[in-house]
Amino acid sequence: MDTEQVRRVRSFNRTVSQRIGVLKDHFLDRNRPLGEARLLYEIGRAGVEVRDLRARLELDSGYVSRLLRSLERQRLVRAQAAANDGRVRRVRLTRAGLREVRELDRRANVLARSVLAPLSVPQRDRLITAMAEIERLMRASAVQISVEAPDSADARWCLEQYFRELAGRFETGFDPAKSIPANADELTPPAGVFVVARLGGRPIGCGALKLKDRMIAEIKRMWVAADARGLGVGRRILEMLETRARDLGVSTLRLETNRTLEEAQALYRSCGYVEVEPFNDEPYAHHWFEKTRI
Amino acid sequence: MDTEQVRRVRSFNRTVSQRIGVLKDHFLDRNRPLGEARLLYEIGRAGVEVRDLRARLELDSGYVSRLLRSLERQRLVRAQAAANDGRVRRVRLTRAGLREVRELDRRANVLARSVLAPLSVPQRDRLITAMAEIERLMRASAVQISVEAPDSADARWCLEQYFRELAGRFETGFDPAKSIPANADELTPPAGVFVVARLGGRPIGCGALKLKDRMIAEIKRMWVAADARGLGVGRRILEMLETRARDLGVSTLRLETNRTLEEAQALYRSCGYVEVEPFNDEPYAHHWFEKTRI
DNA sequence: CCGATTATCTGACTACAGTCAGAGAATGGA
DNA sequence: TCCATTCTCTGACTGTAGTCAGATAATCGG
Repeated sequence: MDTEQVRRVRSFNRTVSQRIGVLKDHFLDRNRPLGEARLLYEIGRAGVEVRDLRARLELDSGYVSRLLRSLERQRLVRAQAAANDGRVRRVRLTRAGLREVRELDRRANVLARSVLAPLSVPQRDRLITAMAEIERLMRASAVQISVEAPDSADARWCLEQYFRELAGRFETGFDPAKSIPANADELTPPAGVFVVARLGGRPIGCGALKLKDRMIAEIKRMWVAADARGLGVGRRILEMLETRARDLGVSTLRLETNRTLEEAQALYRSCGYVEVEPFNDEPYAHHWFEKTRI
Repeated sequence: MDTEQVRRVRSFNRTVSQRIGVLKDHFLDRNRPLGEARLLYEIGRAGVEVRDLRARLELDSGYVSRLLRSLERQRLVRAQAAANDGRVRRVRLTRAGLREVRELDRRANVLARSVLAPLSVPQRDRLITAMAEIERLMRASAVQISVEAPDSADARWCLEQYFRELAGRFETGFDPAKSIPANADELTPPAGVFVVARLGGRPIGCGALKLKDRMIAEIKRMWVAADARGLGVGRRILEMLETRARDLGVSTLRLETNRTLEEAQALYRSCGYVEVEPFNDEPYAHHWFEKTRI
């Protein structure tokens, strides 16, 4: 990674946080502590339970309690016990609180507009395009991939989504019972590996390795959530699995796939997998791939 | 300005400040107050006078004093009276202070690297390109243009740069005495208008309007600093002058320019100015432009 | 029904980031 | 020379953003 790129990222961080910071000080909060404003925003028009508030903002319970007391004194929120559980308290915005949130919203808009206003129309278009690109790539960069037990809650959730996706996309539907199995044991070390990709703690993809013998392993369960595609997550999962395979001394990777999964095939090809004769009788497969000397 | 663009800017601000913020907390300061770290950074290897430090960071003198005392106690900086003025104190980093600054630097690099690391090579390139674009456009958006007296310090500095530039670019050099004059009176309301463009307080461009009669005015002294070109500053100065002219009831704008100032001519043409027969005998001019119905 | 757990609240505390009012020493200009 | 100004420092203060240790009440599980 070249130092010029590192320099650019640092410069970007500096410029952007400074510029946003300056504008924020100018337009936003003013004479409301940031903590209170954040709470107001998070409460929203529907109201929330205090414990949710705490969890979402990751704040100390005592601190939240005090902030809510302050907001209550200002008549911006009202708290009452939840209907079904007497320990839980629900807070909701009063009419004045709603007004306050709208005002904060308005100011955030003014702030955003003040960035756009001095620019010409084509400059604005370019700015928006670049901002969208940065957001996408920052999301991509925030994706974390880790080895995990295939029967963990998140892993099972991913597999469920995966099967659902296959059922929706295969022309014939998909029944796991008819497919070659890959159960939890087979995807757990030393028999195999299961990895989960996460974005902001939420699982968004998975993949697995199933060792066939000491030299050959199969790639299984490759899945990326629809709203996380185009971020290179699939490629990173595949690379992670290849690294693991290499560590295990495996030299050949194989996989089979259905003809409707075209983007997957494109990924495999671009990662150096070549189509080979069928090496198993998976009923849902149309294409078999192999990569040697990984 | 469409609301979708406003939404995008807000989303960008949120994503970026959150992502940078999280990383910052993770890598940087840790157990050094931000204020002290900023000071250390600003002192740099050469050392500075305390009053400069105060001015640059815009901090209260008492506050800076206390921060410096704290840094001295930690043996990171040393202060001593300036050689020429006994009131002024100079601070410089000790060896340990220098080490600390280098450590902060290293961590900022790690932070930047952690953004790049998970990305593929083409993704990195796209990120860097988009970051450069955002920085440029944010700089463009931070440019402020204001009407000002043509004999203010900044205005005179701009004019000096302007003349220097002309002298360097014209094939014949440039002697203001031989050119048609536009002195301070003529560029001050009600006879004319002078505007200065600034970026972060620093003047980076200027332009003027000189009224000829009630219907006609001339554009003069259009200049943009070399390091601020390509940000659309020239266009904004021109638009500002046109707005002023309109307010004064002027309907025709004229200007003359030298053949070597090609980018200026392109600007004038793209803003609706058309080339006309010479309307004066400016010795340095090769092209005369006019815009009617402004 | 009892003991553990959960959700909230209160009180006491800390660190950070400043602001404000003056004091004291050095300097510069009339 | 003297008076105003500049520069730095100290003391006293504020507001924000938390943290931590319990106390209390409601609920859950056996």
